[in-house]
Amino acid sequence: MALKITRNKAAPLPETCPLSECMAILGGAWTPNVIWYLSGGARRFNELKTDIPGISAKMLTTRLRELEDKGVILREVRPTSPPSVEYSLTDLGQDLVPAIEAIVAVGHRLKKRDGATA
Amino acid sequence: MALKITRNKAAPLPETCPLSECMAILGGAWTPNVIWYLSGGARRFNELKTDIPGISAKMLTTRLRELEDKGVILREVRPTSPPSVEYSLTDLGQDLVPAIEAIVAVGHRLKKRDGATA
DNA sequence: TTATCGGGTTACCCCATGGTTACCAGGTAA
DNA sequence: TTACCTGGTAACCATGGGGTAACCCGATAA
Repeated sequence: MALKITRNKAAPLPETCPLSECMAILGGAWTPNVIWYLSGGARRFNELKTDIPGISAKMLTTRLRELEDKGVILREVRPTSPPSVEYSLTDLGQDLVPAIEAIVAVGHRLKKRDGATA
Repeated sequence: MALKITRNKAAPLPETCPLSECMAILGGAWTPNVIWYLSGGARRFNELKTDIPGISAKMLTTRLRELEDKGVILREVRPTSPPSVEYSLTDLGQDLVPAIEAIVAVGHRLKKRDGATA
């Protein structure tokens, strides 16, 4: 499963913390994956859905709406037939990419490490 | 109604993805915070607990055990009286720090952005 | 004797997360 | 006429993550 960072309930948690601030954005399940795939250029709904194996349409919709609300991605409907919808990163979204890349980089090192020690 | 290919639940999700791989480590609530505070040097249980306002003892224990199991942190009991326990990052843990720093950096930029636009 | 402190563990419970399924609308292709 | 495409939405439901509170041990302090 993908990430889950639920910080709900009874944790007023001073959101002055930049770490929590940022994790609030890429905290939902699949969120980093969505941003990651969009970092390669605009993608359509169904493209993302197949890009990210295992994600449900519902989740994808949810995450996309959420990221749009937060100003991370841009949603554009194109008057094709059938109408297609394209998602792309905003400037804010681009800002997130280095962080995701850093995570991916660690992921690679983890895999090497596992491969070596396992 | 052609056959439906329902890939059921808990999609096997190829954990070959370095992103998900890494997010699996820092995915739990508070996890990045714990690593962040340990990146400043070894800390004791109660120190971490007050470092991270809002975390419960249970969660802190859970996360610390989890991170220990994953080889991210080291737990050392010192024979003081009462015995004290020190947690520190392993090499693997150190590897995660740049990723956290990248996230923190974005967090800072988010705050600036909000301050400017709000 | 009782309280306190460090460092937890355990039991109990809630509700948010996310999966599944069904369904929709408009347009077009067979 | 029916089927099917894209891009969803709505209803339902199970899981488990995480909160709260109570308790534990051994040692020292009042």
